[in-house]
Amino acid sequence: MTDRREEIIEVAKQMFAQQGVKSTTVRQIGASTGLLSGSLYHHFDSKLDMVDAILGRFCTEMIESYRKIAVSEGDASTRLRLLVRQGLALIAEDPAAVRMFQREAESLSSDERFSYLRAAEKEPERIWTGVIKEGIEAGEFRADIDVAVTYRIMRDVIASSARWHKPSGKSDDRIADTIIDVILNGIVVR
Amino acid sequence: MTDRREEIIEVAKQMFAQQGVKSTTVRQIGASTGLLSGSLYHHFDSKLDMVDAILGRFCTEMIESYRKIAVSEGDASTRLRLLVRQGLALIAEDPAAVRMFQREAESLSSDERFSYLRAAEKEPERIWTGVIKEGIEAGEFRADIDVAVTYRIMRDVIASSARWHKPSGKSDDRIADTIIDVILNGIVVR
DNA sequence: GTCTATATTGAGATAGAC
DNA sequence: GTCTATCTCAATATAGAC
Repeated sequence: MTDRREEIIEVAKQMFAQQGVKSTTVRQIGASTGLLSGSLYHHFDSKLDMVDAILGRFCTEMIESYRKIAVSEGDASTRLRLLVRQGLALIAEDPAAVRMFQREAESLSSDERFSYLRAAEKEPERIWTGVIKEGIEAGEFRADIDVAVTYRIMRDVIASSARWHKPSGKSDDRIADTIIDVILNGIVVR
Repeated sequence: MTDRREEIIEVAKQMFAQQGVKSTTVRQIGASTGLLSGSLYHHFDSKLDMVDAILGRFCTEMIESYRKIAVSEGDASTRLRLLVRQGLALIAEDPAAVRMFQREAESLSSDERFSYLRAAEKEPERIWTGVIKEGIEAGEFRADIDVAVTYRIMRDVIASSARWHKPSGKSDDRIADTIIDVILNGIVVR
C-alpha cells in the first residue's frame, strides 16, 4: 500500500467520473477502499476536499501542457495537430479526471474555492483560437471558416471522445488520426 | 394557467437541465412553481416520474423525426445535411430536454423503467451510419474515413452545441451551416 | 388542488475508543 | 490510522385537514 491518501483519491476519482460527485457517497468510497466512511475524514476534511485534490491537480497539469505547445515552433497545421494530440493524450492518461472535469466544472465553478476551473476553460480557448487565426492569416486554413465555432467543434469532439467506448480494434492513435483528418480535410471527396 | 402538470414539467425540466436531476430538490421545484413540495405529489408519484414524463416525450419525438428523414429521398450529402439540421433543430426547439437527455441518459438507462433511453441512442446511430456508408459507396464521401468515428464526431459536435452560449450575433442557422461545412469540407484550403 | 405537519430514509460529518 | 457509534441535517414522500 503506497499512500492511503492517493489510494482514496484514485478510487474516488473513478466513482466521481462514473456516477458524478453528488451521487457518489462517502460510504461507497469507503467501501471501495476497504475503509469505513468515518475513516476517510482522517485523510480529508470533506468530500469536496477530495474533488478539489483531484481537479486541482488535473487543471494544473492540463494548462501546463498546453502552454508548452503554445510556445513551440511550426506552422499552424502542425501546432493544431499537436494540440489535438495533447487533448487526446490527456484523456488517454487519465480519462476519469477528464470526465470529472467535464461533468462538474460548470456547477462547481461558481464556488470561489474552485475558481481555477474557469481559467482551465479560458486558457485553452485563447491558445487554440490563436493558432487557428494564425493558420488563416498564413493561408493554411480557409479564410471563410468561423474561428469561434471551429474551436468549439474541435474542443467538443475531443472532449466527448473521453466518453467513447473504444470502437473495437482501434488504438488511441488511430482514433486521433481520424479526428484530425476529418476536421482538417472534411469527409467530402476532393 | 393552462395545465398545472405541464407547468410543473416545464419548470422541472429547466432545473433538471441546469443542475442535474440529483441536485434538484422537489422543494426547489415546488418553490419555482409557487407550490409546496408536498403538493407536487398530487400531480406526480415521484421525482423520477417527472423525469420519465419529460424524457419519454422527448425520445418519442426525436426518434420519430429521424425516421422521417431516414426514408426521404436524395443523395447521401443531402440527407446527412438534413440529419444535422434536424439534430440542431431539436436543440433549438427544446434545449433543456436535450441537455437532460445528455446528462442523465447514461445513469438512468440501467433502470428498466428507462429502457427506451437505450433505443434513443441506438436508432440514430443506425440511421446516421447508414447514410454515411451509402455516401461512401456512391463515391460522395471519401472511402478512407472511419464510419464509426465519423458518426461520433458529428453526433458529439451537434450534442455539445446544446451547451454553447451562442457566439454573439450568430443565428442557429449560421451555426448549423458552419458545423456542416467544417465536417463535410474540412478547414484546410483546397 | 393545496397546505400543514410529519414520517422516513440517507447522507455528510464528528467524537472517542482501540 | 481505523473502527464504533452517533449527530445532524436535508431530502423524498405521505396523511389528513381545509
